[in-house]
Amino acid sequence: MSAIPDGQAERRPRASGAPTVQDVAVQANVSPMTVSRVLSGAKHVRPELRERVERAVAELGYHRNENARSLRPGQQSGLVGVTITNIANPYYAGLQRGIEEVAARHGRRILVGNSNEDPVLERQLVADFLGRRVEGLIVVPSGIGEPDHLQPAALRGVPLVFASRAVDGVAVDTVLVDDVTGAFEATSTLLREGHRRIAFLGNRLSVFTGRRRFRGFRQAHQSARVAVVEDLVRLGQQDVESAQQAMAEVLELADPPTAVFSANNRNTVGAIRAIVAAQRQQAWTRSDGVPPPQMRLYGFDSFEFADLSPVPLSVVDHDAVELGRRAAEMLFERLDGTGANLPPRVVELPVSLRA
Amino acid sequence: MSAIPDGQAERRPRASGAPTVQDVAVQANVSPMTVSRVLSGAKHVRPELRERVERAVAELGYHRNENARSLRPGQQSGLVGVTITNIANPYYAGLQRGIEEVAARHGRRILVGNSNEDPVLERQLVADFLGRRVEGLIVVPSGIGEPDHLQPAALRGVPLVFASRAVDGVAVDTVLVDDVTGAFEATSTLLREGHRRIAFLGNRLSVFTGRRRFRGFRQAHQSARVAVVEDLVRLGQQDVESAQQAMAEVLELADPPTAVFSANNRNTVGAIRAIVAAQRQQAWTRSDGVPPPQMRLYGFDSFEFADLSPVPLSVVDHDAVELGRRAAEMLFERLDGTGANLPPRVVELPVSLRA
DNA sequence: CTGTTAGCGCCTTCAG
DNA sequence: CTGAAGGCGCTAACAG
Repeated sequence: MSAIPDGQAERRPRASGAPTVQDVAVQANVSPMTVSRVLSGAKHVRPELRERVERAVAELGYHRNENARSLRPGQQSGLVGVTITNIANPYYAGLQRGIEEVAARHGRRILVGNSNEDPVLERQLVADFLGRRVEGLIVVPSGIGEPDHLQPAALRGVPLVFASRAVDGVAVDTVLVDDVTGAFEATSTLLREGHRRIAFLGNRLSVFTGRRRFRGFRQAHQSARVAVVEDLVRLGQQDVESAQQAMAEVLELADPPTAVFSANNRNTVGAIRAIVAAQRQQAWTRSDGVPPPQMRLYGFDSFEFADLSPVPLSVVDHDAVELGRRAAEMLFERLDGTGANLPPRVVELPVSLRA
Repeated sequence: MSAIPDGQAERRPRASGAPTVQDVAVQANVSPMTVSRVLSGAKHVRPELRERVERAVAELGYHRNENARSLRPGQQSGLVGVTITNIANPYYAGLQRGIEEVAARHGRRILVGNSNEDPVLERQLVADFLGRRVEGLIVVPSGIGEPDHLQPAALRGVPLVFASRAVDGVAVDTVLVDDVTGAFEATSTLLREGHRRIAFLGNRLSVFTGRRRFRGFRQAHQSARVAVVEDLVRLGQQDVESAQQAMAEVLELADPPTAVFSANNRNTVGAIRAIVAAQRQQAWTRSDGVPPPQMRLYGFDSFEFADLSPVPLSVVDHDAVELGRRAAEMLFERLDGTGANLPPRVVELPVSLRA
């Protein structure tokens, strides 16, 4: 069969270096099948053989090749794909934490990618994840561009859950924060306090949450029969710098607002910075001892320093970790649970108002 | 060969549902090999066939099975495993962002797990990642327990990079912050300002960074020939709550500190909370108009609100995203670059002091 | 209780 | 330029 004089089965080193069931089998002097059975925790293996296998595994430092394993029919990859717009945003870090926690509990690992709000990147990430045969996907959708890569048809049966944002025209499981109610209640509070010129700082309306929070803001005005002051509406700030800039502009208007509703933590932080800067400016300019009127600020999203803000701040609080957990739980209900064929569900997590 | 009357090759649906090269080949009326060649971007394929294949891929929604692909000799998984102690900590979120950015640039995806500072979980994560044939590992080591699972021998040639923390006795590539210098300079500044009773708030000494930052604190005292006030040293706070508690205790001492050095952002936040609470308490208790002495606070790690802290705060700043990038770059130098056989390198990233 | 056979999806090697 | 054969590591199904 072979020109090698040695009649024994020759164990030549493989390229990859990692030992295989074969290697373990040789070392333990059993068949590969027995190794496989031991690794799978099968009951019907003679204790002695089991022990020989376990010893060989330890000696060789063997790790079962999960990729090869997932190739067998009926086997799963044990992988869940997660697409986040920006993991450096503490809110999404919490989201990932919740997802990972539940995934680990279900014996799965997560593949994570940042989409940077870029639909092209998002599409690539999803395609790659599908190529790695993830069992499910959790996506914070960027919300721009055609979402055909997220349609169930394109996913060929791989369950998808949207977290934090939904996509119009894509009917899949979704976990949201109750944006509209949160924005409505916060704005209503400001109106009830007598504010009539309330600034709005938020995302582009192409961002799902931005749209919904703006809707709550509007609805509160309608309910109170107060007109939204359009000059005080600033949309499109995605980061702290632009939010600070927008707030600074609003403060410089001839007729500035008496209160601000900011639709996310980026805008809240920017608003705080702008207000502090303006106060310092005023303190420097005027020395008549008259304190400048304090700006009333209400923000969507909480953050660690909300209660220590130098500007009095109320927030619409909600729990990112819990949102992540819920998204993952919905996914695993379809994967492991009985609910594989339920129609798509949308869950809205409650918010809590913190004065 | 088969009892099926239909002489054509029968394309029965496979269990997994996902189409294979076979399916694409049938659809495009070519051999699987041609499909493979097209997908690999091979030059020598007749344009017509190429187009037929591409059409079939689109029609079927085909995604190449990367797990099967990685089985072939010489193929890599395209995966990097990342173990973080707690992704909900904004610092580590930044770290992950940096890692992911570089990994994506190198065409790799990241598998991420939280170890929760638990060496058992960390070990499981690493074992699982090895089973998935990650090409490399980036680990923020928990630093407790025997690190034999991180020894190069146990990793069988899979490169490992430590990020933010090292492990004694494990010689691998490491990216650190210059903890000792940062703590030394910060403490020296406080001493230069005349403070002689400086509190220290930090991690357990089993945490690598905690140990190093404490060393810097001590060395600064030695250099200034000032004794460390041992009563003011509080080690072991891993979260904001315990840090706040520790700071509160220190403030209640008969002879409280005039300054505080906190060794990480959790402890800084806790210290701020305790100081604010104490000030409120004092304002409420005493009404003699004498302002309570302001506490001087210097913290390791920056955070978003550092410059808006209600307590005057200086920080030792450093860049988590950049640390993540550097760790990933070191890894890919071994993977893709020429430096596969370099001896282990340790990089210390500089800190910057922000008054 | 244990071993043999075969094939998951892919691509390198070799023929045509 | 294209196709056929074989094997990567693993484990169901089927002997023994």
